[in-house]
Amino acid sequence: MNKLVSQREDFSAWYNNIVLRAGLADYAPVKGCMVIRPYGYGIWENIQSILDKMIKSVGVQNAYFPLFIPESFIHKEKEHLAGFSPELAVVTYGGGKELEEKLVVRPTSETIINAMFSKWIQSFRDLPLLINQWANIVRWEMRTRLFLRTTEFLWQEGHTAHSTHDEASEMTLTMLSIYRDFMQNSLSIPVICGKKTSSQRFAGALETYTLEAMMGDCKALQMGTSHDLGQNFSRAFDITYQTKENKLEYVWQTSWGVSTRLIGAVVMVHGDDDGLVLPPVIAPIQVVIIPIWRGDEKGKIMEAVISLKKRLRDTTGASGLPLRVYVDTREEFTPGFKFNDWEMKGVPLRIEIGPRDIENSTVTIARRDERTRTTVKNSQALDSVVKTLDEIQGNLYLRAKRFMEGNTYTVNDWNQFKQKTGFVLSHWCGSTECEANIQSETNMTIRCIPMDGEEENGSCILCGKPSNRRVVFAKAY
RNA sequence: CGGGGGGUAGCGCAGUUGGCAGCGCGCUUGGUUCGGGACCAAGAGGUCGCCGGUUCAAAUCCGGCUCCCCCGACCA
Repeated sequence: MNKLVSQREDFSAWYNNIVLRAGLADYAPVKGCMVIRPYGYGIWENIQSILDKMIKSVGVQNAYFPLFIPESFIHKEKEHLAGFSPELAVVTYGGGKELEEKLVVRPTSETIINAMFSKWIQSFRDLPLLINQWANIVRWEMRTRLFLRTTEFLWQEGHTAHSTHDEASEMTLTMLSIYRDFMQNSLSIPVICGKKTSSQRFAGALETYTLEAMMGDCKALQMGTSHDLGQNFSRAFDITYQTKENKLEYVWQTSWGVSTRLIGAVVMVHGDDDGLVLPPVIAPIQVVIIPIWRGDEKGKIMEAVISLKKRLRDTTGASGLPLRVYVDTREEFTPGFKFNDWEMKGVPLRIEIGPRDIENSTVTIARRDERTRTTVKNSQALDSVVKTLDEIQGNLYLRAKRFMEGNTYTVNDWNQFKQKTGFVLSHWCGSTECEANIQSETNMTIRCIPMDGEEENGSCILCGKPSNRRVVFAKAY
């Protein structure tokens, strides 16, 4: 096995290398498509199970809607159509015959879900209607990148309908904060929440909220979005309800989603030159045990290994779930090879049990995040593992936060602005024209208008017109 | 769509003035090893991306096609 290309040398080659070598994914025979391999899919399953509970905790129910959408549905909301038509895949043949109406492979499901909502919603008693689906979607992208942008990807999309705009807005923000909680606590990735500018809003939304994170190369990645759709879709799909006063009103709606892109983010935020580094909460394997023996010691050592494995599996981690433990019994590899192999795969903790450990009733525990190794008494192994996993989870977050903050700059001068790499906090007058000019000159886009930013009088970094708030600029994926 | 790189064993690559298809890793079998990427021995594995041309002879020269990757414009 060769070393990885280093992050500093070529970040994008490093990223591809890790995704392939850690066994997260592989290129599929179809251009722009990928296969998510079991190890990568295991991460997604962990993401799903945590997020699914969080989504349900606010009363949202899961359902499943069709992959195919009648083409006419996409045409009903004109902003939506304009936004998505360049990237639609369209089915024109079925069963050997040309279809009477073409079917669009869903790029997102607003239209087909709302067609159903209009059927299901009649009275204020039917509201709020809170639906989520886990699905695959297809967007015909010009350029693709494993996990970050592929033609087909997996995601979760929530769609809700409410009787008032206030309630819908609140839902939008509730989901935003659920996402933030999940990203920070489960993925150990700090995010900046804010509104998108009008030019970057979801096609058909009144307001788009986003969560932006900084990757290891200081570029920004949009981690998820939550949209306040207002009544744009309910008018297009005629979703009305009768109020208590017997009046007919259009519903107010939201939609929100995160995708398998999050896996790419985990790679780019936590990974290093030795491979992947996974936050314990989402790691498919949290602890790998590597037995080490010479000659005839195998029996004794395996006995200790199996017993430790059992004890660990009976232990619950911070998540309240049993620890995910794997014993690497492969005999064709030396321990040294296995150390490197599991480091590539980002397993948070490695436990070595060899003759020395047996002799002293100890186990050796190595942390993936800080590359440190300690020896603890076998009797304390459980406590130590649980505690250390928890520490790793927190440490990864703090490390990422420090990195983000260290590469965030408050800039008031255009010349300085042009030289910065990272997140740049500057004033912006609010015009789409300035936004576009800044992008064409610097390649930086407005990632968001941060929500927790304070009001502050200043002048637009480009045109000098007054502004009362700083926005986040960055180069983005 | 523009620019760049590439397609030769599972992976990474070499292949000179055209002349038997190679190397490293991996894989298989047997043995010795095992606390940071072990070693020895014996093996298996190829339509050199595709089509055509030049030639006694093409991975190599010429023409055409195709697919993939990377960088930019579009986007979760």
